[in-house]
Amino acid sequence: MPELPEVETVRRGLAPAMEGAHFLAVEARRPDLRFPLPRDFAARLKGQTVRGLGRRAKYLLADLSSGDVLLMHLGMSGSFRVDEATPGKFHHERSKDPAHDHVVFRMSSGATVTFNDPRRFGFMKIIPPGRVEDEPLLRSLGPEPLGNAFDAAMLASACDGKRTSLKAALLDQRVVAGLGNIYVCEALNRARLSPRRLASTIATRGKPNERAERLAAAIKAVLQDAIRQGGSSLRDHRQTHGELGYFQHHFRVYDREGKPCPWPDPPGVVKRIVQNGRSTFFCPACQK
DNA sequence: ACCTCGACCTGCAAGC
DNA sequence: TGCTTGCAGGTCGAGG
Repeated sequence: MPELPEVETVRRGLAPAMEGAHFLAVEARRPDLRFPLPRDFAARLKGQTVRGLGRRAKYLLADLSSGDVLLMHLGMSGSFRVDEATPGKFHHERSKDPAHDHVVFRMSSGATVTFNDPRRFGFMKIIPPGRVEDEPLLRSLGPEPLGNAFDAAMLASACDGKRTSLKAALLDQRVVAGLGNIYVCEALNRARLSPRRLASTIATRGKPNERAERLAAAIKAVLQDAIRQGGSSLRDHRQTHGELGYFQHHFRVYDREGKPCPWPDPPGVVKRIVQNGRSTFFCPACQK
């Protein structure tokens, strides 16, 4: 469950279990994630206190007492589960999918935090003190779409001169950081812009036009709505305490091929096309 | 420098 | 029922 709203939901679920607590034990059951975990991964974390848990785009960053930063990414199929110890007894919940529980943190808060990732596109990495700014995975990220700095002007300047589709541009994390396939499709429908439109056409002579205004507003709105709903749960994915997200019930186009577009003006039907090897859902009738 | 595509890995649903 | 195929929320790096 891994676009910005899902990662933010995970962050909010993990924060009470991890912030202010230290690692009592760390188990790296399967080190061969997208990047292999270092052999001393557990030793470097054990005993450290989590000062804060932040998010940048789709990355989680745990600030540790040593100054290290634990960088985590959910990839395509990653999820975290928090099991709280019941006061008094040492309760241990049985995992539903132990085969893909790759990393387990036992925290001094009493919580057990388990990272599960069937496809292993996710990863964890420890960044040494003071090196976050140099981290290659973070350095080329574009603006946070919910930050104050992100607006139509910034979006337009990032797309200015781009010879690719609007869809591909919005998936490019250097343009805006945190969108994925679902929220790009949803934002474009809200803004009534075609995913096939040339990205550069949201700028006119280098300045944001009315399309850029609509798109920037749509991006913010869809992400805020999704976070409020606890993100989207496709299949049987869960949030950190086993709850489902609810935003999948609010999809306007994503995975709704053949269903009516919610915009009534020119009535339309959602179509699925493939762009850059990935599904795009949109309404050809109203998204221009 | 920009852009597209394959590769990474596993599970599930649909089709034959 | 069982096998095959296609598809999935991401992103890095090779090659054009």
